[in-house]
Amino acid sequence: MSDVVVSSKKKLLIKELLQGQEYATQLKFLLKNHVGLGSDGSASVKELAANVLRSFSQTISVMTSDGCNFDEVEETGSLVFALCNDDVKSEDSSESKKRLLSNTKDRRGSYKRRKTDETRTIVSKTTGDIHSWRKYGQKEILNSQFPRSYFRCTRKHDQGCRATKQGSPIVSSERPIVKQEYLINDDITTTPRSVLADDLFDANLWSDFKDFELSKPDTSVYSCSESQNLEIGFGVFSDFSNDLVYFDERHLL
DNA sequence: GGTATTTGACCGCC
DNA sequence: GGCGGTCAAATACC
Repeated sequence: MSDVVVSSKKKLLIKELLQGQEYATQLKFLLKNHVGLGSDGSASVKELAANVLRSFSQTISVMTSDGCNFDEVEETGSLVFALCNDDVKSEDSSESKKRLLSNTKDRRGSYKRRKTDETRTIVSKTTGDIHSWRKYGQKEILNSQFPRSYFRCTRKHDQGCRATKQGSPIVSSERPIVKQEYLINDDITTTPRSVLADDLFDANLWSDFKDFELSKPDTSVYSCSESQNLEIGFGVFSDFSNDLVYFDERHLL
């Protein structure tokens, strides 16, 4: 595929996604304020929801028009193409399973790492806190759709950083609804408080966590005990069950 | 060569 | 014994 075509497709995809994001934001605002009649000239809930659906349908249509070209993934590194890249990963994963089935010996380390650094960017880039994270394990969790990844501070040994965190490195378009924060001091334990993710997203403290959190749909748990005298833990949960909004196209069109 | 990732093995808890 | 968390060997990447 030529660079020109790839570039125009990419622009179209980004445009559609940005538009969809904008519609979703407006829709969220309308839902939050129970406004939806559009009498003031603004788009109605129905219209916005239909626009959101149209944007994503358009995006999917472009993406599937001639399949996912893996070369595009490496060139762009965009989220949309990263979704295609996950297909590559799953292929690798199935390949790994095949290898495992064909050889019962210890096959640790026998893998093909993805050429792009999508995964590395997500899991080990230095975060807003002072830590950079290194993945040390991944596990299929029972009754969970996604595997859980385990991360720890890269300076675990040389600087005594014992921080760890968990999460599933699966791309999700949704954002977490509720976070719970735990603060544990020597003899002071605060009650977990629930806050809207939006409130936290503005804080620098959570800026990088947001990037990580957006990347997986189920559960993340951060824990940190770097100091002998102070122990701080973060428990973070993405739970859509309390705030699910269903869209049924039949009711919108 | 150093560092990061993958993944089967191992271990502790319930 | 099952499950989740961690270890560590093998390998990829820079």
